Amino acid sequence: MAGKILGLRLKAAPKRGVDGADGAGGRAVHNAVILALPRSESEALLAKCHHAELPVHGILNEIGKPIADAYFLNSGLISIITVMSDGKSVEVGVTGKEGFIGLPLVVGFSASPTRAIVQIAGEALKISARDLKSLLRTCPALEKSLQRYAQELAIQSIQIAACNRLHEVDERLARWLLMSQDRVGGSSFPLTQEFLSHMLGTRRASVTVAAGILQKAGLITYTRGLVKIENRRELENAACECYARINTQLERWEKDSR
Amino acid sequence: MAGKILGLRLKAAPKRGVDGADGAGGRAVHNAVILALPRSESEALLAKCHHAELPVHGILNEIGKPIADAYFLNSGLISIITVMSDGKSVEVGVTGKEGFIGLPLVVGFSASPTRAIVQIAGEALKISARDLKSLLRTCPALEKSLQRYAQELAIQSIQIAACNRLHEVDERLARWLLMSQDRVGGSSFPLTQEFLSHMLGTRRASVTVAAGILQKAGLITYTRGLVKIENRRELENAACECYARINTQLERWEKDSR
DNA sequence: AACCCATTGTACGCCTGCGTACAAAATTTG
DNA sequence: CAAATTTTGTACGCAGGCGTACAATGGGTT
Repeated sequence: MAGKILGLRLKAAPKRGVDGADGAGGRAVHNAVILALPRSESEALLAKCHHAELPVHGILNEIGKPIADAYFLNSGLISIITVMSDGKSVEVGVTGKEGFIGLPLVVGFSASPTRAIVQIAGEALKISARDLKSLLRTCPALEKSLQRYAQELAIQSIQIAACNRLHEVDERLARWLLMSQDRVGGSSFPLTQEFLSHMLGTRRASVTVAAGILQKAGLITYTRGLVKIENRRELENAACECYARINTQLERWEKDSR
Repeated sequence: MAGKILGLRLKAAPKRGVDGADGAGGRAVHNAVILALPRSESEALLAKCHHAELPVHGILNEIGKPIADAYFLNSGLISIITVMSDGKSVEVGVTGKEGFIGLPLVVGFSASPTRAIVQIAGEALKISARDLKSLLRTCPALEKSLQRYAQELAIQSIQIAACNRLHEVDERLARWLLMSQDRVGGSSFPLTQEFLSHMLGTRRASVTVAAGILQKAGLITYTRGLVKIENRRELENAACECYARINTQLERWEKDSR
């Protein structure tokens, strides 16, 4: 498993610069955490946020490094992965516009235990660790909903832990694609097999084979960095039960808290 | 992988009955969570707790079932596992006297997403879900330290997720033994290979082989349900890096919060 | 057009672990 | 003590995946 690509620093972002220092004012907010906040808290939060572009393969948190900024995603897809000392890696959680990157800060970690890496480019509201921490003291709803999101990710990682051990590559690939589609929307998204192999903790060649299985079955098409989901229903059948389980558990929780 | 054994209901406990209805008064408390509470909260908590024996292979929480009681462990070892529909299972977290069983209650789940099963018999302070929930409203220190423990387990399960995917049986076995020794103390503990296989998510025969490797190297001895750790230092070398990583992360966190 | 390079497809030998089965050893039970 | 049961050791063929290497394909670049 090649480690070099994962070692990339942030690529320079598109035209406008890596992250606008223009504040968050006036831009549309799609992040679910922020949208669910009471007006007073979301205003206080947005006042401290800056717009940030998230370029593909950019690293938002690095293992063992202090967390400088947290991100409320508006779009794109971020993978939370662990990397071993020999360079092997595997995904333990995934976040889209429903979520937040920087949870360690919320629970009192100053260094990140995992790497957060951009799988699909997007855009986020960025806030400094300092500002976030001070806001948490005065925004109970924000604190609560971030704590809640931390639990949501924990449920994910628990199920993924089991999945990684007990299921095969093609089933895991199907699960991964479904979870990603749920987060980014749309039926196709950019994604190379090389990077998928780092998420699934397997060889790139194994991803090719697994993707081939799904393609022959007519569930997806895969051409040069662009996956397209052709038959979502059947893809759900091809995935292991872990996909449905994660969703069921989250729904059940949703009900519990109403 | 035989599923039947994991389907056991609670075995009848020793002479005195499954759990004393005698309250917690007068018994020694070894649970770290309780010991760290301010006097006022620990008294309020203990008033609601009952002593409970935890018989080997007893199930404290079952997947998808409502959680009736929570447990502050005084001794023994509890595995948190997920079980797939075909009966295959794997451990995603482990708790000893440093911890607590019933976290889903704390974060607002009424049903358990995982199974909590007694690996090594022990003893605990048991509290009903109802009592716990009402106590949480009046005991901020308790709430905080349970939230913290939830994060500790999350760190565990994240690392285990990666470990399950990337490391081999003998390395994982060594890690498991070390983590268990850290929690129960002593150099030997009762544990059949059959049950270990459910924890490691592998065949019983694979455990035998892996245990054989560690035995030949003089790191452990293994006789009919009793493992003995003979050379702790070398066992740490035989384990994958995940063991050290979990500890390092928790220590780092410890520092952060001081 | 010709080239480069990222991406995908495929092949090879090999090893780990699977599913299964059965024998050996130690412990419990009658 | 003998029998039954639990636990461990071991064997077999097989499948999935590993590490590696190389060819084929398609887009972008000059």
